[in-house]
Amino acid sequence: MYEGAAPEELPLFRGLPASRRTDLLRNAMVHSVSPGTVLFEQGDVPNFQLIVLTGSAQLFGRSAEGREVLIEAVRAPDLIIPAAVLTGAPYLMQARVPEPSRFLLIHAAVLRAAVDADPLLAHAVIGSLAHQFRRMVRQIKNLKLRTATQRVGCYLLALSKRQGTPDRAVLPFEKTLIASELGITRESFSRALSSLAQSGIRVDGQTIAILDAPRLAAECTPDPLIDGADAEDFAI
Amino acid sequence: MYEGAAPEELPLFRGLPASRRTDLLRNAMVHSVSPGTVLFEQGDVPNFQLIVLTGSAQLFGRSAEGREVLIEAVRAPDLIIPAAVLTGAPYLMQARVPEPSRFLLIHAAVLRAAVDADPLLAHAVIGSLAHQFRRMVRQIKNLKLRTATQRVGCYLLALSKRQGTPDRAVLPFEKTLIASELGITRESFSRALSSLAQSGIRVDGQTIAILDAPRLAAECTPDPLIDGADAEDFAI
DNA sequence: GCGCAGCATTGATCCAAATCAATGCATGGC
DNA sequence: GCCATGCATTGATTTGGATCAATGCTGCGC
Repeated sequence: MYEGAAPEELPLFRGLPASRRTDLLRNAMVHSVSPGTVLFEQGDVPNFQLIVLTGSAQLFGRSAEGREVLIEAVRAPDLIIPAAVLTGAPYLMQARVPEPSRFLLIHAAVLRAAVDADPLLAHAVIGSLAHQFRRMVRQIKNLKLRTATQRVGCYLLALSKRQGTPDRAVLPFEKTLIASELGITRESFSRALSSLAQSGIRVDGQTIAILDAPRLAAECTPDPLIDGADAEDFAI
Repeated sequence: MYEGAAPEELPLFRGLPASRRTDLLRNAMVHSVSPGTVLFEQGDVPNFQLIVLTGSAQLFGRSAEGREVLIEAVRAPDLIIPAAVLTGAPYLMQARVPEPSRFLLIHAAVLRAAVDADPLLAHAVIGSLAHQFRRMVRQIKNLKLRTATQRVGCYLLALSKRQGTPDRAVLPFEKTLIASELGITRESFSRALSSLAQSGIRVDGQTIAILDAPRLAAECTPDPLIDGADAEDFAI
């Protein structure tokens, strides 16, 4: 598990010759950011590759009509949308900061040059991109193949597994946000939680007790090819 | 526009030293495949990187209950899910071939080694991965932010633009498949097309006439950050 | 303490889309 | 020619989830 907040210790830089690492860091900055900050807007052309050192960022998609949904959360120590930065294409999402966080900023051009010059760095970037691609595919399968209640149930099961507590799950942010991540309204999320009480869960604020995981699983048919978090054996 | 079917001319190999290219191709194979063939199942561990030389492949997601939806189509000259091949993680989708097609097969291990050794190849792979990631993000925004009818209308507009015929769009495959790509049933797709007649479209088999593009656009509010196909200025 | 703001729940209603069911319309095999 | 098969359309009905509206709860500022 990654715990460090020092830029030098980023998995991205693992195995890099020290000279290249200092090279990259010489032109980089660390930004400490308070909750509520918008890192960039959708449509912006990336100037920097942002990398989460501590805390997290949330990526939102907005429609022309102004509706806004959470697409995903990026946690330390990952890159924030390298797909946009490396191609120079405009961001498809807005990034906001939900908690006090620190980011490493590397000039986009500098990173591109370094990736082109250094196979190890390229390898790490490929790992991050691939991982993020797979998360999007999982989310699409989740949206297209399951009902709202199934999504909620599987979300809880995945959460409890990720948190190492088989008998409960602690919601990582407001229910309204989780609802939009799951592609439903907050009201429907609330009702889904109520109806899953029949399947052995109990809601207490942000904590959901899972009294009978097998029964819950029977109701929502979790699937490792949708809910699984890839084993992170590929260097990021 | 890419037209070639010869492996040596793949954009993936552009700029590569001839020695490296022949190196990769020495261990590669070309498969000619007939419609209906399943290239791999979801859950399989990738052995080869498949690359579309001519024709296309369709990627399907399946639920535990057996429901199946089209996630996306991959057309020449792109890589088929490099995210799985390069990480060695199991495929999240099944790949099927809808038309006579030819594929280049490169051993996964060989490709990984080559990518680690060759910055230009790595650059091309990064471009493909980034592009595919962005397509998935667009699809998620499409699913979460729009109604079924809006998705259908924007799909038609994007199609007509891509085909260079502002006054019509020709559906690239069966309506049932397109419906599942758009996350709706075939019945709903049919009804959406009917109701869009009010917005100036006419359906004739696989061809949809667009009599009044501005009016159609007004109904579905297309958005380049959802419907746009990235400019392909980044080498694939 | 009080009152306010923001999030969450609950209820009532509406609506979009799914489902169920029947029919139409091609295409291909024999 | 005819019938089977698969895709598409259309209609009737149901339903999952959205929307609208009211209320509750909690923490916070003053």
